[in-house]
Amino acid sequence: MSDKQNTIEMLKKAGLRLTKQRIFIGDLLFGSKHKHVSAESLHNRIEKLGKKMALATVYNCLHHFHKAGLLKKVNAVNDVIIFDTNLCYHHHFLNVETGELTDIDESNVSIAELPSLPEGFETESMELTIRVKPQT
Amino acid sequence: MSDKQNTIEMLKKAGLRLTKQRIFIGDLLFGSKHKHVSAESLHNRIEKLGKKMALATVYNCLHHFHKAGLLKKVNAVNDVIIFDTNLCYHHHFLNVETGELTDIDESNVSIAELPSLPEGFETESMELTIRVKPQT
DNA sequence: GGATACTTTAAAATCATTCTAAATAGATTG
DNA sequence: CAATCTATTTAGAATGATTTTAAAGTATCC
Ligand SMILES: [Mn+2]
Ligand SMILES: [Mn+2]
Ligand SMILES: [Zn+2]
Ligand SMILES: [Zn+2]
Repeated sequence: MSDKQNTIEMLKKAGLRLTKQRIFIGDLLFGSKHKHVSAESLHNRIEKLGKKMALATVYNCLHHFHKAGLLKKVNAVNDVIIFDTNLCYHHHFLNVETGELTDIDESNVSIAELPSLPEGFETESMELTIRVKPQT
Repeated sequence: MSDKQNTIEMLKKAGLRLTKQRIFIGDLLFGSKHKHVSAESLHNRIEKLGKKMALATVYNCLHHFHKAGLLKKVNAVNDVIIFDTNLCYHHHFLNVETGELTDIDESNVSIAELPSLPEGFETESMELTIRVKPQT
């Protein structure tokens, strides 16, 4: 089963229409390694591969994939929305020089969430960001 | 010693010039309670108090206060930079409906930071954000 | 008070993102 | 397969937060 077949299955299961653009982006994103992409970074990659695609389409696609549960949204970094193909609960190192994110496995973080919110609230998600920089 | 005197001392110690605008904003921010403000929210508050001040001045002021160590920057929320008068290491609840931040004391969170970064990196800061929403 | 450097300001510019509206293409049905 | 319906793509305009520009104003120091 080719990568393209995998993507097509994934999009079908998610109830998304199969368009050339979605299949192409799906193939780029849902390979073996987890990825962190912004619309702009993904659009650059697409153009380097010789494909022409409107930036708005990349935004549309990322948002559709997110709504369908195929991508997670990460805390914005430098005013830029980052989408994460790693759907498991996990945290991030953030290289403050480059903006690059690296996954931290959940097992390496323990949180004693003691202070309960005002009555009537529930936790939607949690994310720890460890900002790192080259040693001085 | 009035609030205004406190602010003036604080600005002097920080090596910042004493301008009407900085003193006014300092008085608003460095009271008894810790605050989380954006440039826009602070500017609104200033206008409601009947003062006229350019939004760019509020931005300038917040950035100067931050560079001088009088304010912390919080992970952007909804594409908006938030400045925090609570300088201690701490974490936040984020009300996803309103964007409101609430402090979590450090003692309520424990982090086992096991995975060491690639050689030559050091931690600059860490921040845990717990997104919360009204119970369904 | 006068020289100097820094600050404030209105307005324009920037940048990520979203919206608009028209053209296109996927899905469905007969 | 064709007709139809609806979702998607696209270029370009619009938006909204923030930054920049450049000119006028102000703080600080002598
Ligand atoms: Mn953030
Ligand atoms: Mn923005
Ligand atoms: Zn990740
Ligand atoms: Zn805080």
